Amino acid sequence: MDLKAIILSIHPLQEDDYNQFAAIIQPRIVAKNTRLIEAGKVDHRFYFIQEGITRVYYETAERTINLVFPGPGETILSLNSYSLQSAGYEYIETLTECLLFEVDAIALKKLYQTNLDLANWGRKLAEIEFIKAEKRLMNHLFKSAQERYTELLLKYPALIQNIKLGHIASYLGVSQVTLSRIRAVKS
Amino acid sequence: MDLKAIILSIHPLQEDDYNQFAAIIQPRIVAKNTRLIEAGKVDHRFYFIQEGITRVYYETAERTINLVFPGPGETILSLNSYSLQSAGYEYIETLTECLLFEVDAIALKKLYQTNLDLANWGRKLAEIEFIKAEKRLMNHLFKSAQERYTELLLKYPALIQNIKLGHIASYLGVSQVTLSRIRAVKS
DNA sequence: TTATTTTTTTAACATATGTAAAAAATATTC
DNA sequence: GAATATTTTTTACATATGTTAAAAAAATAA
Repeated sequence: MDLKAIILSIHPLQEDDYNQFAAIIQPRIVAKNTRLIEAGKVDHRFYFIQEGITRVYYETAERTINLVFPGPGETILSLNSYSLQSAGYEYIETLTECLLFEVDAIALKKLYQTNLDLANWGRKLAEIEFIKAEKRLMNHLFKSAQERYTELLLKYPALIQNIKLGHIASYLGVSQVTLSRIRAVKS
Repeated sequence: MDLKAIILSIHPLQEDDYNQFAAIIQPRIVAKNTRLIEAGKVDHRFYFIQEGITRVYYETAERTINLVFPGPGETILSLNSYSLQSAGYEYIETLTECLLFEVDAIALKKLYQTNLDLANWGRKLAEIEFIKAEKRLMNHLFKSAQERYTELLLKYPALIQNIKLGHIASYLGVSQVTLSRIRAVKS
């Protein structure tokens, strides 16, 4: 999935509009375990993932919680930074080496002010991300850790090879001990 | 908080743009316990609340979960309906008599296609709602039922007078028995 | 006021999950 | 390949929360 396909999958754009957009985007190769977004800081960039797996997580004094593991074709952005230019809540880091497209959010916002199609693209992006957030919330509310584990394996069979079980336990919202118990039953 | 204040609080608009928007909005008085949005259905309306309290909830075979209790100044919309024109997940109903402003989402989408300021308003709306959804999720992930109960009382002291404890327990994600135990300790 | 219904609290018990610590398995380094 | 470090599983125990049912309290109706 190349840059154009990712962008147009969110909302169709005219050739000219796409080119304006592409002009403020840079490809980047990022090593494993690199932090892309830092909680408590304002960041003027966001990313599209071409290749690789990342994790979005929150951190408190007591514990850290993995929220989601975005992969190819998905968008990485801290909405607080992006929309409000205020400090974000989440950390985002790579779990594998990643090929990313880095978007200059400030330049994009300028485009929103003059370009109708891009303004609607931006609207669509926020709506899609909202729907994803809603789905995540519903997953948490309705599904047991067991179900969510099974679904995770189905969606990212590679994930379990690459990352520590503690990460997955944190995503499921249970202790690692409980995750081990879940896995013991399954086999 | 009148209609104009609510709309402009999301994103500033020129007088002319605001008037175009206001033309597709109708005030409505809605009785207590009226269902506004139905899960599984596509709805082409959404609402701003001038007065009153509502609840947004999900329902499964096993149980129902209250997600949030929007009140004055807040927006009621099912993102799936609004953005994707697909069936929504949530039910929304009034808990008290409400004064609402009903927006014709189809007409609004047409405006988005031609009016740059409104397109940016729509972008801002989605971004704000996203941030709210993220906060709700974080509340669920980080805070205990106890804390969330205390905060709820602080934010909506009236709520507890008006609605059944079962609703609040469902919002907190605990059984009503547990909520009773929480309340017993507090006093 | 009394009676009836609804809502909330309490009690008793079962169970799932967390914590802490040790054992086992796996991966890494020299 | 042996030694070390890391990760995962298992065990033992404590505790919080759910379920079911009964009691108490509050609200509504007669």
